[in-house]
Amino acid sequence: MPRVRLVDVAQRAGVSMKTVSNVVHNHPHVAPELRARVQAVIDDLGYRPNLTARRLATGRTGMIALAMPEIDHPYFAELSRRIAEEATRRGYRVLIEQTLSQDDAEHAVLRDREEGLVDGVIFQPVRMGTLEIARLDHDTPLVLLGESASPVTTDHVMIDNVAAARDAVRHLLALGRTRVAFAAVVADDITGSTNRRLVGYQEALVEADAPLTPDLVFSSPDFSPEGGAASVRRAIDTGVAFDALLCRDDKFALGALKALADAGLRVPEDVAVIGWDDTQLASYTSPTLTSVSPDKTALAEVALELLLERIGGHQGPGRHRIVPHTIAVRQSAPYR
Amino acid sequence: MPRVRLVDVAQRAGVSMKTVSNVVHNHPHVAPELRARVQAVIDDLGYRPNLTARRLATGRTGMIALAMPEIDHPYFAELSRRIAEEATRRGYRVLIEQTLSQDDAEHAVLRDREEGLVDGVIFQPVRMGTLEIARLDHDTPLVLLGESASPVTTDHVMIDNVAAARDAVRHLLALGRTRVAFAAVVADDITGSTNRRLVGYQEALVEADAPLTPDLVFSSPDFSPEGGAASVRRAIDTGVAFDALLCRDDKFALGALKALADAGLRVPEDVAVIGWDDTQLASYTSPTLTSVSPDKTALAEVALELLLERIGGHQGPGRHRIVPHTIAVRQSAPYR
DNA sequence: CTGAAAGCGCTAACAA
DNA sequence: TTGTTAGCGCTTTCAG
Repeated sequence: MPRVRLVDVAQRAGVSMKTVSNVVHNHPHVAPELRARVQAVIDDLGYRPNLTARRLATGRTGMIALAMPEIDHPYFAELSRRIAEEATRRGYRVLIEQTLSQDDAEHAVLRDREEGLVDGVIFQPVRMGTLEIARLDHDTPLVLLGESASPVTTDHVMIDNVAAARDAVRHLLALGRTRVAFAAVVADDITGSTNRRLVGYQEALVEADAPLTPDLVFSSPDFSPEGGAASVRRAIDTGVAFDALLCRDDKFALGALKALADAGLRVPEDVAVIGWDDTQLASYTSPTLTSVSPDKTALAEVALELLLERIGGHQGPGRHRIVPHTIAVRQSAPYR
Repeated sequence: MPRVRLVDVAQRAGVSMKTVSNVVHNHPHVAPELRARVQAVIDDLGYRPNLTARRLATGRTGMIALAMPEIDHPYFAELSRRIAEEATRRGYRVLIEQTLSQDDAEHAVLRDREEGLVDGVIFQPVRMGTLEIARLDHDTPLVLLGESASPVTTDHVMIDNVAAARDAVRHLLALGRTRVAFAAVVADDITGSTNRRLVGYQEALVEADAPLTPDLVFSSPDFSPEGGAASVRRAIDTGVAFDALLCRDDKFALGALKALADAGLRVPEDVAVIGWDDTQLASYTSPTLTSVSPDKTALAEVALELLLERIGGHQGPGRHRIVPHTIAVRQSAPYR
């Protein structure tokens, strides 16, 4: 806590609080020489405005909450970094909330803003449905991230998962592959993203007249690399033939690479593999991993832009923004 | 911003603000029936205390700042997660500050607390020396993380890097390896941790009478996996003989695994490899990576404990806490 | 262009 | 056990 207050500076400088405030805020209408004197006192005393008091007076906190399922998940960590950078650039601080995909934590996120803690919230929901969010979200600046179905009343930014999956499968087919598998669907996956990706996967196969059979869609008990590996191993063991593999995310792809290597299958010669999220992991594997790459920087920029517009008073129905994606081509599924 | 205030509730319930406050805070001395009535009004009106106002009144913010070089670096991300969890458990929120190892950002970190933004700071410095920090740190709750040399006036928590490196090398020697290399020293590394690890590495070699020659210590231009890979590749190309490799961190180890594989060397048969930090990466590689494992949970717990003691008024000289480390043994350097 | 004073919403010391 | 009231430090009309 700072010892020295605005009033102390005013007293010492022999001026009013307002004048000091004007100097602090670089307001124009202060005589240059007065300004210099006040500034000198500020420096001398080491005065720092108390932000909490300022907030109470202004009603603006200058903070946004960033609510992510897990901050150490590579994708969320990378996205969080971009958001933190963008927020800093725009003069906001970031309060981090880790929901761990828990219901109560997700509800708490939306409560924060009602408590005047933050000016707005960027939220990647997992458990809460869009209806539920819409019901709780009254007039609060809130931007949703991720693949949940489209809430009408809330701003939302994401990539086109269907198109991205389609692009990935097309890339595999262009490599001359014919039997493209998908790893994997997860039992209690309530995020919706897997489904969207599966739709794109199917569309691309249908459009190319490629085989689309249930045994090509693997399933995993959880989202771990081990789960992904197990799903691939099972497919191999049961004699499912496939020469290409689209993974739901990079973690599954890691597991898949391992399972394929263990089975003596070469990547990409025997099986071409594409991951999803284009996390740092993708550059670290061997072979390096081709991955669907959401434009994380754009995601961050657009999310902040929408949020700041809301904070600035923008009213209106929820806006949907689709940001670009690319296929980051690496060794596991090279150009042909 | 909440529309409904404490005074509104009081008015509506026909009681004083103090009574409402008592109910909100679960203070004991309120007639049960009165409490119920007030609670009903609170629920009815949807009253949420304004935290900013509370802060101004109490002087406590209930927030701590966590200042990390990069929030998407696997080690920092995993450590941040633990700290965030521990903070939540203790009723604190976490304000994230990403310094990107920049001077000005690191200075800003220490300024925050002077502005009454947070009650304390947990800080992993990179650029700022301990002297500089000590000079700026007056009576502020501050806990340092990481390997910087020991500041006398500031609390500090870390693992024993020298001992950990020694343990890792001993593990390699116990495997029957004789020529243990180190990857890698980085040109402008100002963190000090590499040096500590190098000291332990040397100590263990000396104590075992194993060869300790300059060509066994590789060097890399930067901290990337590519840098690590390049350093290993160069060693192989120049005919340096080694059958074990201690890496400065998991990222270097990833690069090393790749370089070794490219050179046709098998891990661990030809070269046993140990990483550092025991990040998620270590479980995802193939072969899986043995890694020096700082007890991140302990790091987080101790850091918060020290910080909260300071926040609670603890005075006194800087305390140093060493938390445990282990060697997380996996395939790249198994048990013998 | 500068000063005085009324809040922002809550807490806590002091009364009752 | 409950009510009154004076701040917390800053911003911001509104006078001067």
